Amino acid sequence: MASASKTTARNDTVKAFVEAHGEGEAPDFFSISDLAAEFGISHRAIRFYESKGLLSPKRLNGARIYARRDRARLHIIVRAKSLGYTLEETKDYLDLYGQQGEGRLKQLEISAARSAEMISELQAKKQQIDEKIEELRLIHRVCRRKIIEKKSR
Amino acid sequence: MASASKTTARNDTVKAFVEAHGEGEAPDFFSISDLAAEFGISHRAIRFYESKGLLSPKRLNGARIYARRDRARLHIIVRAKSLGYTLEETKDYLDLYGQQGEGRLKQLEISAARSAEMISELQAKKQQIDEKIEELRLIHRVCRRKIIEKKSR
DNA sequence: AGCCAACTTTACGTATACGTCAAGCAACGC
DNA sequence: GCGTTGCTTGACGTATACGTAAAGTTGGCT
Repeated sequence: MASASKTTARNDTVKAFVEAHGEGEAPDFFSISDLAAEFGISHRAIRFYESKGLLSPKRLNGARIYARRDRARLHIIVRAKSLGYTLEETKDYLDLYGQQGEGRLKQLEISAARSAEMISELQAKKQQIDEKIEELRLIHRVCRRKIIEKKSR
Repeated sequence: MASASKTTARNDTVKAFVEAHGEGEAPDFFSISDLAAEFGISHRAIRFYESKGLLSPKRLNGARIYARRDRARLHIIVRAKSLGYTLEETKDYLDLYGQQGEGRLKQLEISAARSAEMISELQAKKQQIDEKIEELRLIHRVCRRKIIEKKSR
């Protein structure tokens, strides 16, 4: 999947734009469809992230043009989501992304703290799940016993 | 917590009603506040369950009067919720509750099947949580390493 | 009589992450 | 010049389980 998806109308304008910049095999720009396909998410989702301030791609005739940095941000969003971070948390994190020195260090510290927090949250969740499984096993056993009783009568 | 909560207005009518039926120590009827207090849930929640068809208490001057059976149903709802059942699932279950023979057997079979299902769902969830924890641990280690690097420079 | 507490109903709000139209423009091939 | 494709925005819908506010009724207490 490169910077231009299939041969299409508006995209060809984008394509021309893309090919004007760096001809190499590593594309510098991407369309919304490129990224949607690459990360297996919908166009709607990507626009939604933008509406929430997590992305802010350039425009060309109104159409969104995603630079490498935008793609990297989206990558972070997708991975963070799969780990259970909310968009709000991810936004806070991204707001520090790309900054130097202070910001970068701060970002790392936030990330370290948050990940530690989430780990213990997840462990607590596991604990609860174990308890629920135990209860459900009991229920299951009781049901099966009663079913057998009923049927034998 | 008995069939009458504190001494209150409308409730006293209820109280009279209650005391007219069975004077024993095990109350036959309950107010919405009784049940809310007993199960640690809000009045709103109880009315919500009713609006969804999980409960259908008698009325007295418009006020809800919960019989033992209603209380038992609510108890089931509360426990089912804590185990992760949806209200919809619980409703389906309750729709068979109180029936005899066929219904009762069917209810047991549904319950057995559903609990087995939920157990394996929960086990899968645990699996996923473990994976997430692993990823987060990796992130955590990387962050801490980078923080140390940054600070030492 | 008047107050207060508890009960009632209706209806809109909350949180999260989008899905699903609807309507419209831009650029291309033909 | 027309259709098709892909892009755009905006608004409303979805799922879940209630919270909250508003406005009204009932009935006991003083």
